[in-house]
Amino acid sequence: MARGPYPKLSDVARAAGVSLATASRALAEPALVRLRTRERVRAAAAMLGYVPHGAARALATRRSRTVGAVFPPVDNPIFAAATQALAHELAASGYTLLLATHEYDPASEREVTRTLLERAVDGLVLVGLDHDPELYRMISQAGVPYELMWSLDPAGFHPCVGVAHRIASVRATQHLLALGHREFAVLAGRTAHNDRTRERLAGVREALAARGIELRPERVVEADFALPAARQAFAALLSRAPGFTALVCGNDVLAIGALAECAARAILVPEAISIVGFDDIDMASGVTPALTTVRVPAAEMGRRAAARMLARLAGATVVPVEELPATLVVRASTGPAPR
Amino acid sequence: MARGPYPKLSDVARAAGVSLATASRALAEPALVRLRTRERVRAAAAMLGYVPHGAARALATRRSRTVGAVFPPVDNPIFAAATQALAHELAASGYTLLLATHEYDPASEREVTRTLLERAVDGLVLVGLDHDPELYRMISQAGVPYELMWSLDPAGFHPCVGVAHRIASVRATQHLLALGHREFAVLAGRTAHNDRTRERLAGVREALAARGIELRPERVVEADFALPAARQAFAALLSRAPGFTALVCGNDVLAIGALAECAARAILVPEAISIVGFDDIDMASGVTPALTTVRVPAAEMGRRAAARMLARLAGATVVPVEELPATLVVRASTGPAPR
DNA sequence: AAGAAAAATGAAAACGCTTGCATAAGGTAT
DNA sequence: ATACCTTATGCAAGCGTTTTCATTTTTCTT
Repeated sequence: MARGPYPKLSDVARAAGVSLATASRALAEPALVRLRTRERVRAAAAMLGYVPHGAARALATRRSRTVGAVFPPVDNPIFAAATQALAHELAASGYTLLLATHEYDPASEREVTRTLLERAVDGLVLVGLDHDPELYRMISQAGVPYELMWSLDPAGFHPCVGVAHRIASVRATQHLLALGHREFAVLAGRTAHNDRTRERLAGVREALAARGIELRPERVVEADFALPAARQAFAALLSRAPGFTALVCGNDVLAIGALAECAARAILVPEAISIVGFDDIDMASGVTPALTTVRVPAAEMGRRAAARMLARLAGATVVPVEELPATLVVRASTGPAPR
Repeated sequence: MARGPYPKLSDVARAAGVSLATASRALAEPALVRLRTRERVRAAAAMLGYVPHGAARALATRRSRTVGAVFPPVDNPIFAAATQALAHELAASGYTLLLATHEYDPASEREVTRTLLERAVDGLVLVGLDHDPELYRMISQAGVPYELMWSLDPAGFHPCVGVAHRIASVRATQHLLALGHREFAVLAGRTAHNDRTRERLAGVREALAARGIELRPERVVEADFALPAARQAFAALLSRAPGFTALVCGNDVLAIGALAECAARAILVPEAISIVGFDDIDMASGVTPALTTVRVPAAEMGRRAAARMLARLAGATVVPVEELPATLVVRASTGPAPR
């Protein structure tokens, strides 16, 4: 067929007997070309198996039809759900997701973000508020629109869609208080570079303080996001400062870890200890006892972030801060405090 | 600063007092330019906050430093793990992941793959063997190298890294046979367009057949990949053809769903029914009873696929078919058959 | 210190597409 | 038919890099 390995638009044009410009328009802006010509071009393109070259198009139009996302590890189910929704929603509008991940580490987050910017993404989606100032600088200098997921910017400066972690955490704690619990422990996620975990922890403190209850420092422990780490951290809590009847966890994986450790030690949940998680991942309802938790609509957040980004790329304006509900889901892992 | 909104290489060159060509080389091929000049260019680039334009580079070099991945929904933990590993590994070599997902649907898989090809990915990673012939045609016509994950091509035609699902499934079934089970049921994943689920199911049949045991059709049910669907399907199995003592599940999520349903119905596992899963997702060890399952090294597969792709992009050749071990992990959800 | 070889630089041509502007072709009203 | 609009098409100039090739500068030999 064509000399070169892959047909380009000029090959299509030649085959259809039209100019390059017309071929381009026939495919991209069909309304501008007469039906007959359009069909000829289409036929030629189909025959040659023409695939437009995105880079060339991006260069000419200055749009890559690509959105970048910078996520913490996406093997975390909540981020997986958001990623899935994001990719799916973007694809529906002809956009593709460029995915970059980092291990909660500002330096590598900066690095991968820079790479994304070099890939000429049309927009950028980030998780949370906590980012290196240098990262924000890079983004704004590149003039790329961005959206923050998960958190809500109290200043209303960053466009974002998220939930009110602190308030939700307060409510979860109040649920336990209402059940009569007075001795609390917290199995928190890592709070470094993570405003969500900090806010959740702060919420517990706030709710307890409002009732004049102190959260003893040795009753708070941070753990990595993984089952074994969670079990271990919970075990540490148990041996270091036993006697608590309520455990608030920074997320469901930590909570399920605690649950597993309880099962291993024959500690009854919720009879001896009540446990609440955060996120409401799929598994939260699958474990025994089913987990009381705060439902964070991760997939919906992904969809909304995509929709907001697409709207903005289309020139629309969106409300700067979009709050999604985070509701307490009471299941079987919480019960009245033992006396 | 610069007139135009964003500095380009020519701005950097001007600021550094060198030609465009030299500026390009100073940044991309430092060895080719004298130290002094190189530093001047670097300084100019830093000062202007220059960010190379990937599309332009891709156009000129005919490489986008981008790898596409076409995945079933990545909120499935096993795909999430693979995606994470893939993205991470690619990033380490300066490549970025373009992620596209589909809902086990050949048409949309074709569609998103085409989009990926239009984005000029340097390579493509797919899951499984079952793909529309048209899809294979598109890829080969585009001349893009690809890797298949999860499955092993028996013909050795497609480059792939995966596990032997059927054999692993045979082993899992033999484990149950060895425990004295004779009445089997299977809670399978959807087998349409999915060679993995088919192979796993075939493995059960094969192992049973070898012992002269028949798997009654009403003891086999397919379910979508989700907890509620799994519970429902298991419930159907229970009411339609009760009396089985061993349940083989197409994956861990289905198994955990069955476990949850058992808990709800006070069916003892493994005393009344033994259950085995497949995949060994994180949660498999977190549920009670901990799940006996077949460990599929999803993250490792992601890493290997990335490594293989990178190697090939660098001009190396790799073995066409790379098998990863899938080992049976015996935990607490399987036990001797009741008499 | 001269000449040759090596190293560093620059000019300009791609890369494959879009798009503003000018022109040609149809179509309508007179 | 003529003049006048539309509507379709084509020409050619970008878009921001890389890279070949020729040229200049530096370094090395003797």
